[in-house]
Amino acid sequence: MRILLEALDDDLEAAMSALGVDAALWRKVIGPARERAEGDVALPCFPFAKAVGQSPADIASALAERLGDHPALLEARASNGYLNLVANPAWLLEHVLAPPPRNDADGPLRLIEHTSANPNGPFHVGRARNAILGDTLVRLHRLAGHRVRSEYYVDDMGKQVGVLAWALKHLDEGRVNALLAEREAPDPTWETKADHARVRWYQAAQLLRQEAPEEEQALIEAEIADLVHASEHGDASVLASFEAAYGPVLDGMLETLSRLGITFDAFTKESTFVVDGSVAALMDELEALDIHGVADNGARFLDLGQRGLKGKTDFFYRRADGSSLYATRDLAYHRWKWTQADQLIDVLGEDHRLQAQQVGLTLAELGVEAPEVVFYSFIKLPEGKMSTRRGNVVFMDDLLEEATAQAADLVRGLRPDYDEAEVKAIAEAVAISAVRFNIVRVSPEKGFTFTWEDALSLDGGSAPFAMYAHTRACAIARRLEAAGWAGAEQVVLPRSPAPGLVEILRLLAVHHDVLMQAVEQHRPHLFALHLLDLATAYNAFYRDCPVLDGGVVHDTHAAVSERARQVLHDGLVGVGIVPLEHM
RNA sequence: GGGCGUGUAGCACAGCUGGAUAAUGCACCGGCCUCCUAAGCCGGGGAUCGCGGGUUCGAAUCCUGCCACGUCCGCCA
Repeated sequence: MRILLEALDDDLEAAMSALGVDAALWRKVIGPARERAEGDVALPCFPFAKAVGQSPADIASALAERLGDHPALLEARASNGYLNLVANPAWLLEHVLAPPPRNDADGPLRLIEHTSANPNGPFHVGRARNAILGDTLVRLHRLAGHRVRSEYYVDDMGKQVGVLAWALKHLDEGRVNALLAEREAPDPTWETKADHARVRWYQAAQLLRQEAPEEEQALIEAEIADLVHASEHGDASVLASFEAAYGPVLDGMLETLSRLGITFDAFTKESTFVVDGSVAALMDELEALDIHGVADNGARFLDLGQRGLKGKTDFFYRRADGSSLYATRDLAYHRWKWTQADQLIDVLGEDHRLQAQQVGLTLAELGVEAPEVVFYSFIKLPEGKMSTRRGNVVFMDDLLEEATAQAADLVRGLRPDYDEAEVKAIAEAVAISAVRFNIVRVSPEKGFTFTWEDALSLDGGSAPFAMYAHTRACAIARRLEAAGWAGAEQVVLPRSPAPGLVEILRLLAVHHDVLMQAVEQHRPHLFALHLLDLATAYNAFYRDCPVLDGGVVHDTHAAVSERARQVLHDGLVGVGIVPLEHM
């Protein structure tokens, strides 16, 4: 509880220095009480017992006595060698009702790159984790008042797009259907969505590359290789044909993301850095490094083993024919990103860990700071890893359809008086909120197995629980408005405040701390889980503290409810939940 | 074989920059709608924190060995 620690800082400093305890030491160990029943802030006194020459219990008692009458504290108590500080709810009430200042308009610009999926097919749930995680990070930074730019790095060259472009040029629908005859039939729901339609061309081409007669295979490979080669040398007409191939696919993918509330501020094409010559310039610089090496065939690499990389240490950045590799372009991209922003954050799948390390080390070699990277583990299916190529996938579009249908059934059962349009609107909001929340609530590095049941879960610890608490606050807000309430004239804590009131005050007091921690450590799940706690606390407040009693407005309760409503609203938006006003 | 990540109740998950009785949800058992939306609230049972050693006043947390799972180890993207 930052605000409490700040209020107590002078007194603590005086008390600790009187004991002869170094400021750095006590500041390091003081923090939120692990045992919430013991208080808001705890100071374990064990670390300095020896230096002070007293038992931890004695130190704690001495401190408790000294701090006991501070206005911000309800109680300072020594217990088991800890000094436990309980915030005074009346003091909290004063500090929690005003929103904290958010004035970072001149602060550093943070560029968050996320998603950046190859535009060759629809999102499956595994790929979407990147987008959901990245977008939540963007939203939380905005909530914290930071300047943010979200960016999608478009892989518009190289083999994958090359294969797609080749397929669209050389195959027709009949051929594609014949090739994919053994596969599951395409879902007519998505017939007109280009990401679903064109991925079949891509799949058909991949099949041909593996199973066509040898001569045909060789021909296809040669044609694709020509395309790829041309794209890697910045050939404008080939790049234009690539764009014509992947553009509609990307649009389809973005349509899916937009349904999830995910949008981008900028799209940067990989080919940009080939065309403008920065990749070539970069390769020249790399060649001048003393860890630079040349393979037998003339390809170039850096020996990153000399910079502490373990395992495979050769990092290739240039082919024998002089063309660049994906990682090389990524280096140029990152260098450019530093000209755009003051902080770089990348969201990457765990399969990119080595690559990210190589890029980081190489950037350091060039005197450029490495980006901060948030890694996430893959979402598997019970049958194994998701793969578009093998047809072992759950498409995000399908998940959203199913989630919406199930949510609609739930709403119809719970609210028989709502009309169908209302049901649909609520179901859509609940569905996308739940799908997002079920992914952001777990720490990114935790791998998990997709199950329909979990992904569609609408109970206890999921989005609707938090949405519902907000809905209750909105219902009260409507009643307050109807009663003509125009803000509290006098806010005072009742003589013996209900547990629910104290609890919501504590949560509100800690809200900003959690947000900052989530943002600074790139761990959105901390904030997501905190939001559930906040909702729980609001429910307790709702239970204990009538805001309108027989038409009479309780000023203090009304003020707290309204503040909680705002915080819940902003928090829900921050994790990508749609803050419905009624549901 | 090597690098990195993960392993916590039946299931899922938090805590991991060392601190008190390991938090929460689902599932299970019991209770609450003359009262601001019961998608809610209250109560109950359930954990050798993967296994073994070590460091420490104190270890789920740090170190070390082992085991299981994931991931990477293209001059692919």
